[in-house]
Amino acid sequence: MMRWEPGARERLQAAALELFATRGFEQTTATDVAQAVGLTERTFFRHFRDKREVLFYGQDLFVEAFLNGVDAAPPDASPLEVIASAVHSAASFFPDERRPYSRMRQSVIEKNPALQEREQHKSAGLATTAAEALRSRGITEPAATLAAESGATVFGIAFAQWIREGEERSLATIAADVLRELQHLTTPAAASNKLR
Amino acid sequence: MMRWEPGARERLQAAALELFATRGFEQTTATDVAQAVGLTERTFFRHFRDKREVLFYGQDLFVEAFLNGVDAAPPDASPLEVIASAVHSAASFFPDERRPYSRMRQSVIEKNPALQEREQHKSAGLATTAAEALRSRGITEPAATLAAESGATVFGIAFAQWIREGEERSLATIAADVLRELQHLTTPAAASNKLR
DNA sequence: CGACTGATGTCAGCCACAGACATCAACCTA
DNA sequence: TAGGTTGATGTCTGTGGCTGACATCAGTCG
Repeated sequence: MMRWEPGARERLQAAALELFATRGFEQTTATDVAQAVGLTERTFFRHFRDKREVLFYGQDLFVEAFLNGVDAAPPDASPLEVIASAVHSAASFFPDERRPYSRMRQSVIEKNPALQEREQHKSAGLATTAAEALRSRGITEPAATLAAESGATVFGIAFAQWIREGEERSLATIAADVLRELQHLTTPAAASNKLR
Repeated sequence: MMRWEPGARERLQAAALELFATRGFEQTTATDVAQAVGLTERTFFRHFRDKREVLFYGQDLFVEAFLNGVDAAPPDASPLEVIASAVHSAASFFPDERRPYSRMRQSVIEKNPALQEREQHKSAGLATTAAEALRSRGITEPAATLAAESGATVFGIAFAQWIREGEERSLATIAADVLRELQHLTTPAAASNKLR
């Protein structure tokens, strides 16, 4: 007989999402979450650096997928082609089954500025490490940071669309469309009918 | 004879920057900052939503400058031209005299993740309002968000370079260079010597 | 002259979070 | 198999961020 149930971290994450969704983030104390799964506040903070982190723990896998996409690009690929590969790889980390969960999670985050800060911080961290990966491929600054940041932006826009009620396309499909828009952004004259 | 000295907010901001720079952000309590200028902790929190905000209060003017740049662009400008105008306008908000102050402030922020989160949140907020301004100019999604986010990124990269030790060029000059790099990003084939 | 306003102080309290130490089942080792 | 070790947890206690309620008092205005 074990002294404690296994999977404490996962149980805490599930309980936290549910409580945050019903009562709201600020109206839920860390003690509430811990007690909901038969643990104490102290144990909660042993698993998560702070109260917000319970919603973000585990993103390393997503970042890893993004970086794998960077490495998967052919060695002579342009910066934009590399981030295309990275965005595509990252997108496959969110299969359609995850959509309902992602929607719920995002609706919690949207309602709280403190959680938005954490999310933006994670996104910025992704861009930073992606820029480093691009640099190690020989891409120089500021192109590396520019490309990495654009990749994070493209993914963010695509993800927001993927989450939208009624959207049925896969994340990878949407992301590819957004990427195309980015390419058009800097070359609008060729697609436009007016000349300057 | 007045009961209290005027300019409480500004005095708090100055004292906070100094204390954060010497002792560190976490090692400085809100009470420390308040007492340094002869006020109480309660008064500190009446002027600033939270302890971090003392370093960010007043950015509205910067955001305003950015948006003025958006409005200043000719009505038939492309999204990229609009953000070029915005970035240029925002850059003029940081004349060279402000460089030492900005360096000090940024070195404090760099050393603390919580402060970085707040900074990224502000940057994201800027991109969001800029995207709205672009939309009201008739630019559709996702181009509006893409362009706004790119503008924020360009400014961020330029600002980081402007702050660097030894850098002498003006922020506007650097920003213009970074913007050029962004344009090259999505059209590398034309500038490169290899064809694909 | 008295009501009013606005920035501040005082007091009390909640909660996020952390250090120090105890507990106890599972495991390991002689 | 006795006894030490490990690792996740609980208990206790304290600090600091932040807030609501109320008091104070200089200057202002009617």
